Amino acid sequence: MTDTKTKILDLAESLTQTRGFNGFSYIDLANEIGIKTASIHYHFKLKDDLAAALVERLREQHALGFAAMEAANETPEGRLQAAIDYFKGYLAKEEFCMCGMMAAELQSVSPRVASLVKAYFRDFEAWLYKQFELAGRENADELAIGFLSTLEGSLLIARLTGDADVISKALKGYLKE
Amino acid sequence: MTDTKTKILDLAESLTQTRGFNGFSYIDLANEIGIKTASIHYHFKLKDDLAAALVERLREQHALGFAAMEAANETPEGRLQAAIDYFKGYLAKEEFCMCGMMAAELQSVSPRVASLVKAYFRDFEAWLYKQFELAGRENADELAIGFLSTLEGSLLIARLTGDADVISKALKGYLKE
DNA sequence: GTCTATAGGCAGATAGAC
DNA sequence: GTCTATCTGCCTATAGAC
Repeated sequence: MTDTKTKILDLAESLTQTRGFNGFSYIDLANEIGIKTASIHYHFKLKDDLAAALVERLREQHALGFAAMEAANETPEGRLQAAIDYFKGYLAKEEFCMCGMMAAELQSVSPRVASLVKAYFRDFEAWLYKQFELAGRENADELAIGFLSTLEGSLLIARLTGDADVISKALKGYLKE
Repeated sequence: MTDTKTKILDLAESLTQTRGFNGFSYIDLANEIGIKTASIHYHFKLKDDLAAALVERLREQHALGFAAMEAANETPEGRLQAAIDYFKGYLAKEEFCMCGMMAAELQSVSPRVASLVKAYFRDFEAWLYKQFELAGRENADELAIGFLSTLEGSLLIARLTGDADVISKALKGYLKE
């Protein structure tokens, strides 16, 4: 049995990915989980606290996920492909990247949350840089920025029609030299 | 003197690009323009009507813009660079692409608006395809999808820190064969 | 930790006067 | 076209009982 706090985070994350952080309310969470809004305020006093907790949790999950990808895939190319597959998992649920969503809504989130979103992308880019460097590719920094941008952008476009090939096609050039 | 309807559209477009379509209200528009919310309802009965008008107007402006880019730039490469510069103009105002924003918030807009957003991206991709084809590049479809995805994604990432080099670096590979 | 009850404000939207 | 006035509902958030 997952506890209430986790249920709230899971549902809020999914709703942020589909509708945006401004696209759902505590009532949406409460009704779906089967509790009252006051109970959600007990766990996250302000909605901004919920936003911060969401980004911090995802950042921690990614840190673990990066390590797991390195354990499961012997080559940098295999790890990059694993990252692509991870994003295709979002598409299958018609979800965007949660931090990409918050990056889009940047001016409507608090400075504290904006700062956490920036940290998320710094981590992600650093990990990508490491993979391109391990792969012996020149201009690893440009490749990391390009890969990250294309990953986010192609998920955004792919979700319009649900076509996963958009992601594959957009990122094709990064997987073979 | 620009008329009220145009002022509403201009401001709503800018607010959508910074905060998202769910991140502002008729009060925000009314206060800034110096009218009352009832007057905005006269021009756009429902907020959804405003969303539809915003996307339709941008699509028309792009159709004109594409033609203008072809007139002003002799080579396809020059036109692609003009498209990049256009997006860097958004960055300078800390704005995201309006249709990119609505694509992110996809599940919170009406089917009618979602359909218009899809049309916007179809047009954009078709124009990019044409440029890559004119440039004699192989796999023009993959290049068009990749360029569009990277353009959107790099603007999203660049806006986090305000660094225009992110856009240049991410798209570098598309401008030289 | 969850509830009932409620405050106080803001949202989208409408009716009818000017 | 723009206004005043208003409706209804939803939103975030809090106080206090269980």
